[in-house]
Amino acid sequence: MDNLPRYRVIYEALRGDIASGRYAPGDALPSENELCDGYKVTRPTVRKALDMLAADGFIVRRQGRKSVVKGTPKGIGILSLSGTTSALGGTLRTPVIVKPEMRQWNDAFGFPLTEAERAAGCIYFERLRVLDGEPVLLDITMLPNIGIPRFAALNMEDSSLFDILRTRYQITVTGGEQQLFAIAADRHLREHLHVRQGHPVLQLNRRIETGRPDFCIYSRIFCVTGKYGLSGTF
Amino acid sequence: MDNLPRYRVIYEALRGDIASGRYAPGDALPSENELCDGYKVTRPTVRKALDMLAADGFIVRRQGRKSVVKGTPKGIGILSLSGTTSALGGTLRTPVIVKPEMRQWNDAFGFPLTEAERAAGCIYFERLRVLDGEPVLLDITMLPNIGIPRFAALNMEDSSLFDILRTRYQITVTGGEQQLFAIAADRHLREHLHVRQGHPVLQLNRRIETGRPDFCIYSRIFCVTGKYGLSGTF
DNA sequence: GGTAAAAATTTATATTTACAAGTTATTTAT
DNA sequence: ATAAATAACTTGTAAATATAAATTTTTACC
Repeated sequence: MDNLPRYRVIYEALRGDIASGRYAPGDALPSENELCDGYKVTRPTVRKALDMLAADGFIVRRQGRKSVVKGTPKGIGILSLSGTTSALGGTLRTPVIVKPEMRQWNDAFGFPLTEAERAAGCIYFERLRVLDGEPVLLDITMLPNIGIPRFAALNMEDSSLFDILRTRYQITVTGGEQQLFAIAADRHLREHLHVRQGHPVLQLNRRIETGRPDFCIYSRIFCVTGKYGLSGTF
Repeated sequence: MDNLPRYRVIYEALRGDIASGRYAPGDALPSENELCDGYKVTRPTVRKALDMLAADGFIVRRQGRKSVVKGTPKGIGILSLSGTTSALGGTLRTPVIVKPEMRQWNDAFGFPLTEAERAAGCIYFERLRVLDGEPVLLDITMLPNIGIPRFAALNMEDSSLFDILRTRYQITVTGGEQQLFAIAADRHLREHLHVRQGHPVLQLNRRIETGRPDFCIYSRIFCVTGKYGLSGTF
């Protein structure tokens, strides 16, 4: 667990410091040389960690200045790579409708599966996001049952799937593919999302690639975008 | 124009080779050492270029193997960072509804403007995307009038805005922020996109950050996602 | 011919060093 | 006191080098 590359250790540490508020939006991070001293590494190593933070949208870099922590955008943070359940005003609950369970792969939202993924079987679960008492988002997730022991036993209520995968299993998102649709709500969606029939609903299908070969996350999201848009950084 | 960093030169060259088909999807790129020899640079420089290509989703890297060119996904490539007008089956026309013109900033789709951007004034244009004779996408773009001489005179019919900015003005996309909505078509959209009133339409607002300070691209897209979803890589 | 071990190749990580270029703080001259 | 010049600091680029880890190719053996 501790044989992580040094730049990953630094990345996680700084990311944690930003998430915890130790470095607030607008704050400057220590200079690269100060970070080098602190973590006992050289500049290229520190810079790699900062590259990742910048790619994830946590910091802004500009030559001559120190790196500055970015403010997170308003909205329902789903589209961003880093998978931050970004801050919005009200209270957010995430009830689990279908608990994580083993299944046969049926269809991965139209995305092709590799042989290894199909052989491994599928872990399936559904969650709802309720914002200030109003259901805004229905989330169906499928992922292959490879190298994630005891995953099904984990509590998915509060924590982000991506945080769990990254910190517990060293699985990081490297990229992916997504398709967006604006559809009219059918009976099933009406039931969960409390909208009239025919109401415009956003549908997002995603195949999310990870650093681990043959390990993709397949996700379908339905979202009501009345008050808040589905937002994110990229 | 040619004082580009070496890794950017290599990135552009390889990207061009992929775009032109010299390296087809599934093909392996030359090894890092071979690229070093070819471009007379050292491995960190070549690796930086490959890092960028991988981040843009053009190649897949795996330790021990050579980098392999990815296949570009089907659909209307709009969401992706790299901004490729990716291949789809039919014919795609991009008629310009409102030619690039100078304007005062009114509202940047809800995104806040910096003082420098507001002072510079706004270049505004609207384009339609017509796929096999059917209008599927209405595209409103606004960008600050700073350091892009003769931009308004350029032909936006065929080429991608991002390709123009990158190759002509060395403006690269570094990230951004986006909000998605599913809305019901109003009269204005009905007119351009040929849909019934109330038909679900996708709305995408984006603030696209570039490597140049105080230069963001503001874009609003309306899309009919009946046949094709709005798709992209990330 | 097939298999397993060994070698070669290739990417990943990390250090060290150097200089360039942009920003900020300080000093100096007016 | 203000403004310009200078210095100090910070990030960007790039080389040279070394070792580790994963993959592919070759070799040796049966």
